[in-house]
Amino acid sequence: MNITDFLSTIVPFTDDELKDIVSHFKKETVLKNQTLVRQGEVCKTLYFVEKGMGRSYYLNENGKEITQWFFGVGKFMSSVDSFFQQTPSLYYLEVLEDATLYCMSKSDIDQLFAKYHKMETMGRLVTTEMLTKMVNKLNAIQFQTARERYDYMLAEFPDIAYRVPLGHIASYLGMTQETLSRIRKG
Amino acid sequence: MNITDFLSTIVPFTDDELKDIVSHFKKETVLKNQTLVRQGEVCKTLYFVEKGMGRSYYLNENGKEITQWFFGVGKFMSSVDSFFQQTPSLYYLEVLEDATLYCMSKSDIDQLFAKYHKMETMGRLVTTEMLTKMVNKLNAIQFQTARERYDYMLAEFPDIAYRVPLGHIASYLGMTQETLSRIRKG
DNA sequence: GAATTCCTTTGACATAGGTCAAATAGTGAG
DNA sequence: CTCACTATTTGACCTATGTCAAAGGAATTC
Repeated sequence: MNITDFLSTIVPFTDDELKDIVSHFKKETVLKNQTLVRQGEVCKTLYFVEKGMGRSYYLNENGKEITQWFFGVGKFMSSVDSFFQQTPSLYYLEVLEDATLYCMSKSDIDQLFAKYHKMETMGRLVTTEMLTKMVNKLNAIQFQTARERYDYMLAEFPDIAYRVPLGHIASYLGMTQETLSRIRKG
Repeated sequence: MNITDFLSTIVPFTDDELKDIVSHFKKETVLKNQTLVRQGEVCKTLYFVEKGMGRSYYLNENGKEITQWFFGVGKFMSSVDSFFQQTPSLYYLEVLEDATLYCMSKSDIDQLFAKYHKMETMGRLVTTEMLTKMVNKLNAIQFQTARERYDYMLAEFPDIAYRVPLGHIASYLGMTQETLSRIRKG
């Protein structure tokens, strides 16, 4: 999924606007298992995933990694509130497969927000979509059995569910690896 | 919490802008237990809570009410995705105490989004804040014991926790009324 | 202010999913 | 190809929280 195409699907930018906006993204190739942001650091970059995939996670009180979200192709990836509020990130951000990312700094995006009303609209729409997805996850987690939660995972991340370690998915869904393993069996 | 003051705290509107924006809100008084939106209806109005409080909830497969969110003084209240996408609401919206609300229609808010770049910025910031709060709830629900979840509730809605029926809070926190009752004891 | 309805507490018991430990299967480096 | 390491599966057992049922308390209505 190309960044230019993606932007066009959200808001009807003109060609000139698109060219300007896209020129502020820097293309980067990142290898598997690379960490983009650490817990406690301020997240300086917004990433758009053209190829590959990533996840955000944090360490709980026992030092266990808890996956917070998966970011697939055609999505923005970031430690959202750290990036937008420039506060220390609660999450690690890592790449799970060799990836091609388009990167933009906070100051560049702020400039674009200020310059283009439509850019601000896009920001709002993307945030609203994320909010909706978060509500979906919440409802799945809050009231469904372990099996139903796994079904939610398959529906929300069909492309990702079979490409990442079991334990990442289990912690994302709020269950143990053992439970998820048993579910996949039956 | 006055709507004019609230808007000023988020984005530095000029006095003229503020006057224009606020003029599109219609003040309404709503009595306790009144339903503002039903599941399946399209939510036509965004509400700002000046006084009182409300909640959103849905009916699960057994017909039980599940509280999805509480809206206190100084917050926007709506069935967010129904309102912004004009799709059937997944939630009921009801007022839990006699309330004073400022109401705005979708078309009015869209006009203001189009007219004022700053209004769009406000939309994005409010949505981001809601997203952050949703993530907090998710983390509480996903990995904490029933007791810890109740502590989260007290922290997030200190003003609300003692003013609504136990069952509303229990379903919000993803536990039974009986469990919450036992927690409040010990 | 009695009646009705709704809300909260309490008790006994059931169970989904967690914990701990060990066995097995995959995977990447040399 | 083999070793070393990591990820997954399996089993036995445990516990937090759910379910069901009934009894108290509060609050609203007439």
